[in-house]
Formats: sequence, structure tokens, C-alpha cells
Amino acid sequence: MSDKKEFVKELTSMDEDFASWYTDIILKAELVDYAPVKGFMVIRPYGYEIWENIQSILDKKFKETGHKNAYFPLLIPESLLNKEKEHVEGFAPEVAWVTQGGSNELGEKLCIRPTSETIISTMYSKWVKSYRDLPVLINQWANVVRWEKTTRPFLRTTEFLWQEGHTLHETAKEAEEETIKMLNVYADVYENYLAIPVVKGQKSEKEKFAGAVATYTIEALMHDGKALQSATSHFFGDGFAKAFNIKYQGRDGREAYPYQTSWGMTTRSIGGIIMTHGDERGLKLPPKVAPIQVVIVPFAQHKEGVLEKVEEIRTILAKDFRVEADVRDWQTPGFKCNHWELRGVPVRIEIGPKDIEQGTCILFRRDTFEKTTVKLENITEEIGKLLEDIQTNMLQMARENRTKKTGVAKNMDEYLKLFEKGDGFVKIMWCGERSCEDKLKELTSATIRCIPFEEEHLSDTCCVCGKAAKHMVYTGKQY
RNA sequence: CGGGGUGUAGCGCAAUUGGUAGCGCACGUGGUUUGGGACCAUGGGGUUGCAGGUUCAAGUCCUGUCACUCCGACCA
Repeated sequence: MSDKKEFVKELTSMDEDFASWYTDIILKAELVDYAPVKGFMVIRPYGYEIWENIQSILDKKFKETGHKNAYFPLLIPESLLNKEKEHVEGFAPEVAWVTQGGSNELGEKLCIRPTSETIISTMYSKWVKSYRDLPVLINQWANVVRWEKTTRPFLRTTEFLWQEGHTLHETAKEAEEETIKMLNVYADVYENYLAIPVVKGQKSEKEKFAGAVATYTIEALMHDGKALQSATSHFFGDGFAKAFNIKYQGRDGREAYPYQTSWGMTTRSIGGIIMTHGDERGLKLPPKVAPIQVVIVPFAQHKEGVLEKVEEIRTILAKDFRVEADVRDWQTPGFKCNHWELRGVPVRIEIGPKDIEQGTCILFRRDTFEKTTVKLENITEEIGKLLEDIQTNMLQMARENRTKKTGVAKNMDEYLKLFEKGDGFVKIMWCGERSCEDKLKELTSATIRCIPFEEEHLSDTCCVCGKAAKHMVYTGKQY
């Protein structure tokens, strides 16, 4: 036990210094490493595999909802970026520019996409001629670059990976339905795969995407009480269509502009997993996205028959699970246990000569640290149940943490008192005025995270100004 | 972009009034071990972030610069 304490000391305590804990974990678990260029990170195999799992889950759902993948160029001419006024104002300050090709100065500088609305809209204007061409339902898996001033691996890096869906519809209603449909896909993935509970809602005018009519969001609460904007879905009306001259001939023979949406989820979600589930021993990965769901740690592996049995079990489990056997003969079992706990593997199988004799093995679950002895003949079934249970339990624990860290304030006195205690979501009533939104931020540095789809009635008056309230909103400090 | 902190071996650190860089872990080799981070022996690894300056002499002092990190402002 004392040895274990020493090990834990190698990791920064999450309660004392959550930020350092986070950096510690991602480096030690080999998810990422810092790149030679400021603000950039290398996603290492173990981290990238988590992203691949998230990708395949999302991609399947996109396809089930009728979308197809395509790929658009990395570089966007300045003139295209400038076409939609609000959009360029929002993004220009953080755009990286390419000004030279080989040894020649370019006639028009090219920006590295910060997002692809402009280039995609440009192409859509060539492709859409008739109502028969609608809807257009395209997704792109890509990298984007935003020249951020401060960065943190996964949460905010200069370059990040994401998917961006871009769709066109005949009617505003259809486009809005698409926006909500995709937000629901994101919420489903977050809750049922990443085990992170989210609040679905709409962004305020101030917080919405540059150029959007409406931005919908899912907001999650991290272990330290800060909010993470986890995915967004935008309704553009016909603003971009008009700016980019996307026109088609409608059923009535008249020219019309289609209604547009875009929606995206990024590698930031991996940061969300770490900060929602991680603990003092390191990462804790939800089974559905864990690169390794089960690791087998043999004890006394030099003894006759142990490695053979381990390989036998591995082969059986490999049919249904992502499984790995740690048969390194230069590490002790104790080392391996800690190694895989740090990396967040949901289930560990411990097996040695004694177990083999009895036809059993020990299952260790990363979420609760519980150990149980099971019969080898039932191993597939037992592991399957256990993984499901861990998945469910992790969501449950995250929900409880969120509930614990969610408060209600009816006026600014109550609000400030809540924030003295610590961070978290605070639900308040809001009059809808920008001035109150600004004041809230000025006083507390918290912002309105969203106007939830499911509003509660907390009181009749705005928490900030005391005038008649329009909405209940979630507020909090954000990453 | 403002304010603070840190850069010495892969990681964590040390080096006295400036005197020519060392320890632990990790790594290589040989052996003994193996039910929660094993042990013994032995070995390799450094332009002290980078560029200047002061000095007989700079990890140490000065200037600049870069990177990382934390706290604010901006964003996924």
C-alpha cells in the first residue's frame, strides 16, 4: 500500500491542481506530446485510437441519417472568406495565412481553413440548380487551424481534428430540424458512448457562431466544475446561400435560396473524457471508446502453462472485445497493474498458476477498483456484462458529480455566494438582455452556457437586473 | 494580448561568494526474482532552451529571444 501511495505522488493531485493533473495524465498515459511548434500537439497512437473510435461511432450515425463524406481543400482564398461579413469578422483574427508558394509571392493570400463554410458554400453554388438537388447532406473529416493565443492539448490547440457537416435544405423548417437532429446525435454519443452527461440548448446571441442565425450546443460539466462546450450545431437561415450565391429553381419555377446548417464535434471530446472520468490513479476510459477494453496481466508467467493459458483467453476474448495481454517478462505484475490503470483500461484480468488450477481468474474494474473471481468458462459473458456495467456506472457517476455541482441563484447575492464555494453550473433566470449577460461575465467571469431546451421556472425575475425574466439559462466558467 | 512561474540527460531534481556538471528514476548488459510499481552488479547517455554580452573563467551575472505552464481577455 505504501508503494502505491508513492506512485500516486508522481501524479499531481487532481483536487490540489486540476490543470497540472490534466497535463500530467495526458503525457504519462501517452495520449499526446507537445510538438516543436507552439500550440500544436502530436496525438500519439493511444490517444489517436480513442479518436478513431469516436470517429467510427459518429460516422456510422451520420451515414444512418443520410449523410455522405466528402473532402474540401485545406486552403481558402481570402476573397471567399470575406464574402460573409459576420463570419469573417468572427474568424479573421485567428486565421493563419499562406502568402508564398515555393519562392513566389502569391497574388491572393490563402487562409488555412478555420472552418469550411466558405469553401463548401462556394462549391455548393456550382452544384445546386434545382429543388431536386436538395437536400445536400455532406460531412467532412478534417483538420482546421485557428491561431489561438493560449492553448492546451485537446481542449484548445492551434490545429485540431474534427468533423464538420454542411447541409442545404429547401425549407427553413427542414434545416432547423436537421440542426436539432444532429445535436441529438452528438448528445447521444456523449452520453451513451463517452459517458458524459450533457445539457442541450441554444447559445445566446452573444455566444453564437459567427454568421449563424442560431447556434445549438451541448454543454458538459467537468470534474473541476468548469463547463465544456462539447459540440455545436448551427442554423444559418439563407444568409450564407445569399452571400455565396447558392440559388436553385424551386417547385414553383422561381429562383430560391436554400437554408443551410453546419455542425461539428472535435478532438476536444477526448479532453472531455479525461476531465470527466479521470481520477487520482489516472485515466478512466469508457469501455465503448477505450482502445483496450480488457488487459490480461499474468502472474508468475514464467511458470509452466501460464502464458499458454493467457494466450488461450486472449484469443477467445479477441472475438468480442479489444483485448491485449501484457506478457512483458521484464516487468512485474504490480508494475503492469499500475501501468494499465494509469491508461484507463476498464477491465483487467489477473491470472496465475493458482487461478488456472481452479479454472478461474480475477476481474478488476477500473471504475470502482472492485475485484471479483470468475470462472474461465464464463469469461466472455462475464466481461461483456462487466463492460456494460462500467459504461453505465461511469455515466451515473458523472451525472452525480454534475448534480452536486449544479446550483440555483435567484439574485446576484446568491450567485456570488455560489461562486465563492466553487465552480459549477448555476441555473438562473435571465431577461434576455445583452447588458445583463455582459455584467454577469464582468462580475464572475462566468458566461451563459446555453438556454436549455428544457427550461425550469425558478422565479419571475432576471437574476442580474431584477426585471421580468424571459429564460432560464445555465451559466458557468468555461474551458 | 496583459500578469506570474519554469527551462540543466527521456523524466524529476542538485550544483556554495562565478572555478569547467552530478543524483534518483528510466534505459543497455549479466544474473537472481515474480499474487500490487523487485533486487544485485555493471554500463551508456549533456554544446545547461537559443543568440549575444561581461569575465582569465558563465548552468550561475546582464540583454534579447523562443518554448512550456498558471491566472485573466478571445475561441471548439
